[in-house]
Amino acid sequence: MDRDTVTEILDTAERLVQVRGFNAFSYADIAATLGITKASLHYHFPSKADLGRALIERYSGRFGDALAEIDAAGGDANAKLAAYAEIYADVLRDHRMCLCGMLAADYDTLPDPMRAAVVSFFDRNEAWLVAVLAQGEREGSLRLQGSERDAAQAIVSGLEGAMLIARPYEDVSRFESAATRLLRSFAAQSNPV
Amino acid sequence: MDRDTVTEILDTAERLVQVRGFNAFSYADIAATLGITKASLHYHFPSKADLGRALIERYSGRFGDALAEIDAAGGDANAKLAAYAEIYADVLRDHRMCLCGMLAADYDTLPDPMRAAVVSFFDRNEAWLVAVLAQGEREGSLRLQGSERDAAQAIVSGLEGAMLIARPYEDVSRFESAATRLLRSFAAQSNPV
DNA sequence: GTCTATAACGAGATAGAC
DNA sequence: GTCTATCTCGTTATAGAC
Repeated sequence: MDRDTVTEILDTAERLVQVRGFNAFSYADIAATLGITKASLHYHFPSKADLGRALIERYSGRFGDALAEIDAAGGDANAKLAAYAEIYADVLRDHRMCLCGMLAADYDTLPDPMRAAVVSFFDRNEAWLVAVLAQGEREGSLRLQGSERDAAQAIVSGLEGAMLIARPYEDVSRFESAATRLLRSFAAQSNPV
Repeated sequence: MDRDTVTEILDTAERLVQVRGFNAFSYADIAATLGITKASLHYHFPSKADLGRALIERYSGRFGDALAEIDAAGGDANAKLAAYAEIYADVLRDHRMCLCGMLAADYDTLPDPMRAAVVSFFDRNEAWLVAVLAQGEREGSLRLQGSERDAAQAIVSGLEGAMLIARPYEDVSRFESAATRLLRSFAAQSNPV
């Protein structure tokens, strides 16, 4: 069964944004990749802002699904954090930046609906991490110094930054090393970093 | 005494890249800001790639100067790392992303000379941090678990990521909190984070 | 739902006068 | 060193046939 056109458009546009940024791809790029016309794209997504918003919502939804799967697997907090970092690593292995990390760089040029969706993505990640960090403190597998919220923000920032810098070097191990170090700094044993 | 035109062009373009990204500003934007024509800009910087390269080289040079000043002040490694993070914080307070952090996001779309200059910026930062971390281990003010090189990369990544995420929230304290936590994870006392 | 055709605009860049 | 004028191309977006 064929993937439908909307899915193909979103898949193509998603990759373009993650690799090039929102202001460095065009409807012509998508049309050429899929072998359809720009006019057809505008039928499905009237404006580029519409397309951008759909991209973030789909990405954010899939990210939420991945977090739910981690919870369902039922490991301890350290295992959950490692699985969380692995989501990022998989994106990077495909030579992509996190969609919303890339859009954070483009933030000043984004239409308002896209801005709100980007911030919402980070808020959802932070909320999930706060819960995992709280679990870790309860079970004794993590030991935090500041608030769970501050620690959660540091994790998101650290992983996004590690992706951002690893990409020019085309070196996934650069990301993995920074991610491991970051998460280890929250583990109950094996400090200092 | 007037600043010369080249300086005004670079100052204006630098801000535009740091706020909007390399693909989201134009010669027309600079011309409008300075009250000159696009043709005049092309006299000083024939192509946008020329302008971009000049921006990185000036930025990288000034960054190097700031690092030399930190060394000249002669504090311990913790003080140097705090001063290093403060450079980033000052950029963020002006509502800007690090120039090269922004260009790292744009990396796939950059002309080759700009790519090389961006990587060189990160290499220089990493080299300076490696020296500071080595100093910290010698004087006992820092205690690292992995290599100095890995730790240096984690610091660059962490600070760039914290800037990237803090900007959509327009919240410098978000950066400061992540930066403090990051640097504390290297200090000899006061683990865990 | 996809097409052809085109509008309307902005981009980077150049020629040549002053 | 700055200007006017222009070129060429790519961009988002729309109208209307099929």
